[in-house]
Amino acid sequence: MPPDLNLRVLPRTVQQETVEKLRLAIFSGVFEPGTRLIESQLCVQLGISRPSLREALRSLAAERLIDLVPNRGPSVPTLTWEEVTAIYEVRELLEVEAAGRCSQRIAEEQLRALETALHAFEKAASSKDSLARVTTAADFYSVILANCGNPILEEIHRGLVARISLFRSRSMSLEGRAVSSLAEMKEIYDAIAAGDEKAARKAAGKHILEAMAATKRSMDSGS
Amino acid sequence: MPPDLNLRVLPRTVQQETVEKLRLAIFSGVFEPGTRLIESQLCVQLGISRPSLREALRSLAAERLIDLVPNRGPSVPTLTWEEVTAIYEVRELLEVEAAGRCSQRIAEEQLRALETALHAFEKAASSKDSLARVTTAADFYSVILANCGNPILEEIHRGLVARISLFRSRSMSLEGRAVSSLAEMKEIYDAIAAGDEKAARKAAGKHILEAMAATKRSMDSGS
DNA sequence: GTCAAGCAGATTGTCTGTCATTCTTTCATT
DNA sequence: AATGAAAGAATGACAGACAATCTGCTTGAC
Repeated sequence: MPPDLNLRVLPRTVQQETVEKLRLAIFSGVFEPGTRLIESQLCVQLGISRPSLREALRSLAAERLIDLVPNRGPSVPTLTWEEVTAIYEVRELLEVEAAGRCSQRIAEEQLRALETALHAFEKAASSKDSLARVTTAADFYSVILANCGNPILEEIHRGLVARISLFRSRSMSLEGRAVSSLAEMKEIYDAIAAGDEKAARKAAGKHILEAMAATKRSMDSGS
Repeated sequence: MPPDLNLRVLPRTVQQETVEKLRLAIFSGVFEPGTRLIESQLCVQLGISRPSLREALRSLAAERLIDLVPNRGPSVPTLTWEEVTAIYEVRELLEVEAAGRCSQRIAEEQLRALETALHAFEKAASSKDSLARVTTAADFYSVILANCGNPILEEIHRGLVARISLFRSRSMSLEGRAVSSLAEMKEIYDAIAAGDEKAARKAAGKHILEAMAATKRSMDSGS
């Protein structure tokens, strides 16, 4: 089979870039949860027209990254502990499954990528850069989800993680969380590298539970 | 406590109604998969302006109910068997979990609602109305998902079911599928009614696997 | 002084119209 | 028949406008 050159670089539209910019802004906490976003202001800040902005807002609303109430406009959602818990519970379901599947099917090359990601997190864990911690930890899980053999699982997981990204960055800056997180992730890596599905599932489940507990601690103290 | 009358009927906007109309149209197969949707045509058919339509399209695209390729416009996605399988696999994960949780926490009143839904499907199964079969079967699962105690699980499940709704209606019109489906659903109901979590999980898993197999049969013969 | 009514500003929902850019298809050429 | 170019169609993006709705503030009454 000849190499497929039909790669067609997707043209990046204004609305796509706007979605990504706003997504990032929400991730990194530029907007306080509960903040009302005003269309006209965002238009100016982003340098785009109102129709383009509104299209981007519909996308974000469908992803549940913003709330969109008729006649009141968009706002950054305020998650309750119940909602955060619910998200973590589904994440557990997905990540345990993904880790288990991954252990049975990951390719040698991807395993090395996982190891690289783990080392990157190791480095970030010992630093003061809490953004780097979240990023590298997310990368680690990205590799697992990308190799679980189910793109839908990956897609849904990405969406869920996005919705609680703000809380993750807070909990990851807790004293000692990065260190214990590293140990848990190493367990997951070892189990996957060994091809031990049962151990991989167990380790992934444990990791999520710990992350949930850490998030709860940060929510209790933070607000 | 006085009854909460602060229910505020959400004003229905044009774009919301458009999203629902198009969603329904895609569900019921008005557009053949692969069909390109043309903005100007849809505007006329729906009697709305292009900006409103485009906002609705962004929402649907974020829900993965349509494909939206820059400069080529929206089209109804053509799902491959691999994608359908992936969706069914995640559905299995979610439904098994939901059935298990539901068996442990469902209220008496909701259990009766589940029974009612089961009977409704029983009636539909013996009829020739394949739309009613899909609808009542969906209602049955809605009750389970609504009582699993995790709204995120419910939300994600709804999104996944929507994406394969077309295939479900095809498989449900297969000879004999409704009958065996009924037996499987009765098993699930019995397990939940008995509060038997293990049995509920097992029955839910079996039901999904059967549904997936039926869908595969209908895809093989249908295309 | 407190509370309710009403008014003005701000914001969103929606439409019309326009223009550049990018496909898509047709047609002429070789 | 394959190539290439040009015409047509469709989308991406913007500006401007207006009605409906919400919000907050002022005014007025008790």
